[in-house]
Amino acid sequence: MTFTEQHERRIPQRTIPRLSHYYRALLESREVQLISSETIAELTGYTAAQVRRDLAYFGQFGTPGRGYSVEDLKKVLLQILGIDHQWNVALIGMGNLGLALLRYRGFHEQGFNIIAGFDNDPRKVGQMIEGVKVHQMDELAEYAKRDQIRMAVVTVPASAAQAVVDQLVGVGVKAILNFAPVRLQVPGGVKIHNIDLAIELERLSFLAIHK
Amino acid sequence: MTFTEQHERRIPQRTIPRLSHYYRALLESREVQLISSETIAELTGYTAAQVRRDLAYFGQFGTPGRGYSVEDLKKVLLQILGIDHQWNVALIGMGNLGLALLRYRGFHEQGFNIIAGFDNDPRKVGQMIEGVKVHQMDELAEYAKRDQIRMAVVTVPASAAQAVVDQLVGVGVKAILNFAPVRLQVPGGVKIHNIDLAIELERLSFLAIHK
DNA sequence: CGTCATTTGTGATGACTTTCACGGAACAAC
DNA sequence: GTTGTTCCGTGAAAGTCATCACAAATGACG
Ligand SMILES: NC(=O)c1ccc[n+]([C@@H]2O[C@H](COP(=O)([O-])OP(=O)(O)OC[C@H]3O[C@@H](n4cnc5c(N)ncnc54)[C@H](O)[C@@H]3O)[C@@H](O)[C@H]2O)c1
Ligand SMILES: NC(=O)c1ccc[n+]([C@@H]2O[C@H](COP(=O)([O-])OP(=O)(O)OC[C@H]3O[C@@H](n4cnc5c(N)ncnc54)[C@H](O)[C@@H]3O)[C@@H](O)[C@H]2O)c1
Repeated sequence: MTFTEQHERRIPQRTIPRLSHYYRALLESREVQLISSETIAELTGYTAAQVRRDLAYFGQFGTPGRGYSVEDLKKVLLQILGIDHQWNVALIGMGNLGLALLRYRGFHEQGFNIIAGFDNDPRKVGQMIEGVKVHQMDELAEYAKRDQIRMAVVTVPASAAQAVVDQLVGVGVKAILNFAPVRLQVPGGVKIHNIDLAIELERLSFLAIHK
Repeated sequence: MTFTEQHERRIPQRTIPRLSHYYRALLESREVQLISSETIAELTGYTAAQVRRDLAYFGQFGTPGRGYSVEDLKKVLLQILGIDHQWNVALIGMGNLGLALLRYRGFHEQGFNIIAGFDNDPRKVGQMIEGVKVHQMDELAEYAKRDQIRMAVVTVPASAAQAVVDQLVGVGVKAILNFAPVRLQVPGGVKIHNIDLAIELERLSFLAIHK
């Protein structure tokens, strides 16, 4: 069973992180060969109807009366999420956050292979961290081409983020995860996703006060 | 003008991070005294109607024909978001990510005052980082009480996260930002918000492939 | 083969969220 | 005081998303 790009309907935004959670649940259930939407729901905290609906957006992967094949569904989810092959990722900005991300082992296991760090501070260039070398910014183009880098993580100060993103776009990067608290412009075809930790704290503060 | 808790309607989830963005926009517009929903919309990338609707959930803060007072609206947003007073925050798990968060200056400026770090690794206990001391876990109760800690950030391995959260709940923490990729149980009244960076990368991967 | 228990995929419904569009409030100008 | 302009607050409409509930598919069993 494979997922063939269909895209009849639009996919709700919140479906996508749910798919990631479903995938995690499958990884934890190695014993069984078949799993029901009800079981996936229990493991993830969603509802069975939600699970079935989310999966049905992409095709028919289950067997009525039986459930979903764990092995098949894992493969399908990897394909849908685009992590059935490794992404080569560049990390720009080797400061506090950049170093923490680089030192984290988890990403590689999940298909995200940080293959190079970049920084414009000469003191940081040349370092080896977890087997990854830190380069100066003007080597970006060379590496992007050689290693087919199409995803990048941006952990530079807000004031530098737009310039960095422009450089990334210029060397063909198509997907950017940005941690700088600033709204960035990218041309169509390039996807950017922002994580703003201060805003997440504020969201938590709101929840704690009001609900 | 002040925001007095009304809570007639339910607030859409996505309103809250938008309020944070509106607040940021106001910080950047020091010159003007009045600002229109249209201008806030331009600065933040939302629509004017969305801005007005979001603010109207909490009261009437604008003047027809004029706009919103920047000063007043800033105060109102601070109140709504619960960051008009400092939150004392504990950080549990002084590893890669915990250290990066501790070294970041931005949080303090935005009302989140990380006043103590905690770790169960004796080698990390006793360190001073950015003026914040790292304590052993059994000192948590003492500090939580003395410094009225009601918010915590959890950056321990997934396997330890539930135990840590249980301890935090036990000492009266009401709001938890969790970075461990695991679903955590908390009693009612305690708010937990999860940030799962691997899932954010997967979301980006999906976007880059499909849209 | 027929019956039964199970569980998917989906039309229908309802809930939630955003957008539209306008009445009316506010003020400037004359 | 009247007119004109601006722009908020909100009812109504449109759009999006989650849940309900069931027909149909599957296999176990006798
Ligand atoms: N550290 C955190 O916990 C944290 C939390 C929330 C948000 N952020 C955001 O993440 C970003 C990074 O934070 P940080 O604490 O790691 O900052 P940092 O100052 O420690 O690191 C930034 C790095 O980017 C490099 N840099 C600056 N300009 C550059 C350029 N033009 N090209 C390449 N490299 C450049 C610097 O040399 C430095 O190494 C910031 O935007 C910050 O607002 C960080
Ligand atoms: N570092 C990253 O970039 C990154 C990215 C994504 C997710 N995460 C998640 O964030 C968490 C932390 O990641 P990290 O890379 O900083 O890990 P790390 O191993 O560097 O740090 C974890 C710290 O927690 C401490 N710890 C362990 N058990 C504890 C307990 N019971 N009580 C108190 N302290 C305890 C350890 O001593 C260590 O200092 C993990 O759950 C990880 O999956 C991290």
